[in-house]
Amino acid sequence: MIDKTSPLPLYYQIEEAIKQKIEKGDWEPGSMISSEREFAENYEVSRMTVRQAINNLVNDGYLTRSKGKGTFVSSKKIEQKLLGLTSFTEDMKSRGLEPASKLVSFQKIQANHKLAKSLEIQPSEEVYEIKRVRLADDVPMAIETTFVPVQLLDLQEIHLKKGSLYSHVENAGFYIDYATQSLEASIAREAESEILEIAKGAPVLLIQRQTYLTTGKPLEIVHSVYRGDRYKFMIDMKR
Amino acid sequence: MIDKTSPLPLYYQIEEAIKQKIEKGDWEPGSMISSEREFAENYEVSRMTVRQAINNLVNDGYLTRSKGKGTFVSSKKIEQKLLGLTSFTEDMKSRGLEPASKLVSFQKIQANHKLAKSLEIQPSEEVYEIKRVRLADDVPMAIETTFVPVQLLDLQEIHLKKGSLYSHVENAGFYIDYATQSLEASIAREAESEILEIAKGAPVLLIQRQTYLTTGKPLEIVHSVYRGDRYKFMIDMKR
DNA sequence: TTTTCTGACTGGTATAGACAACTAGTCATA
DNA sequence: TATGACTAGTTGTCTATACCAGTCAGAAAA
Repeated sequence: MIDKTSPLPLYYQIEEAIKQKIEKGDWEPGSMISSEREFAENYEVSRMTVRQAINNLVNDGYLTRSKGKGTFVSSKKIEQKLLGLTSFTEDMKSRGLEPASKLVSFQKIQANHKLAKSLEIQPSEEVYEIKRVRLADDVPMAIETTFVPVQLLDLQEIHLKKGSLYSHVENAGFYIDYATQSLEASIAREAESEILEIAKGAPVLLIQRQTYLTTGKPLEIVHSVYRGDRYKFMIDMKR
Repeated sequence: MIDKTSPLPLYYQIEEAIKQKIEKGDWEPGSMISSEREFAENYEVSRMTVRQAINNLVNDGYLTRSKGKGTFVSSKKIEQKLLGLTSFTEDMKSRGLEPASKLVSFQKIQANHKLAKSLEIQPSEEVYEIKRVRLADDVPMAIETTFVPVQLLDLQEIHLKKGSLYSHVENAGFYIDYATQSLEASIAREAESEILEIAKGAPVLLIQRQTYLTTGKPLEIVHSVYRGDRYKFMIDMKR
């Protein structure tokens, strides 16, 4: 329970107790937890102390509050960190290079299990798979594969050859909320080395980006393979 | 000032007022703001209401508190991983790994031309060169080399073995303003492959970071070599 | 002169209570 | 059957107060 003689603050003990319940899965996502007054009574502390505990958990994304209704277990921890989201085109322009793009293939495919899970759709649902080679000053710079759920937008090939997916999406009334990106070093496989005009086994930078709409649904997954000898990924961080 | 008849909560009005002062630059990074009790008196609200305002700003990274000292305008969204500029330690912890660090060497060297230019010092000036191996769960994860101008801080070895450079710098009255970071894929050279316990020619991720102080002067250059098979660089971006 | 202590500051924790704003159900009435 | 008033419950805001725990400078003691 709770130890009033402990040097640990009461709100912290309560916070940890609740967090544990959530992480152990005792409380289902979406379910309502006890009201602040109930907690206060059970733990024999004031309501403000309970609020401090819950506040921290809300800030950490474990709980969400709803005035007049209650406090609920969040469905998943959401990240809310900020940064600029640049496209390949903008990226290259800012380096003084002339960006270009060559469409390799464009097709509807059936999502496999992993892809479906990432895009939060059913495995049976269809997704567009768009493969492109990205060029800078006519030199192949990256291979980019984009996956977008068909249900989300009825894309037509023409839209994707020219113009950005993002502006197209915004015209359709959807808005990008945030994205997560991961980078890792790897080595070029044969197919990739051919397209990128580098040696097999040469270093490449794998970048995977997942973009979310304000609706909370994933918009796209982009998997890119950049050649390591010519491409540097730059981040500027201002306060 | 503050409108007690406004439908907007008092704490929110105070929050915005403080935030504006910071964003307009009226209050310098690192400077102390009024104490909670002073705010309470000036705005004629209770201290708890002021605390609620300040709490939010602390959460958003605008302010930092220090018990017994005061509340300060922060300059370092950086350390709060707002911008993907987390320290190795935080980075690993957030992945559920146990971070450790092994000091390889610590010495004063004379800056070569390139280094001097990057750090904006004279080529004759001395810099600390700190080499470390970074471990996660006892597995070598990266080799990290840090360069700091000697003139900037009179560091002692003991300070760098434990504790972060950043907190040490801030204690000395310097504040981090922004940073630039670049990432690229490469392949392990012999010396690196040995330390990282990977094959020569295996993919590695080179990360170079340059940190600037509010004075405009560079604080440090950090050059890291991460093993590509175990390390993914993660970024979260909003908008 | 040097060391120790004290007191006045700071933020941190916690209480008890009040009222507002909102939600959802109940119940009487048109 | 609908509609609106009421009610009990929720979180949101705010107050006034109290004491704790660091920090730091200056007074007092060595």
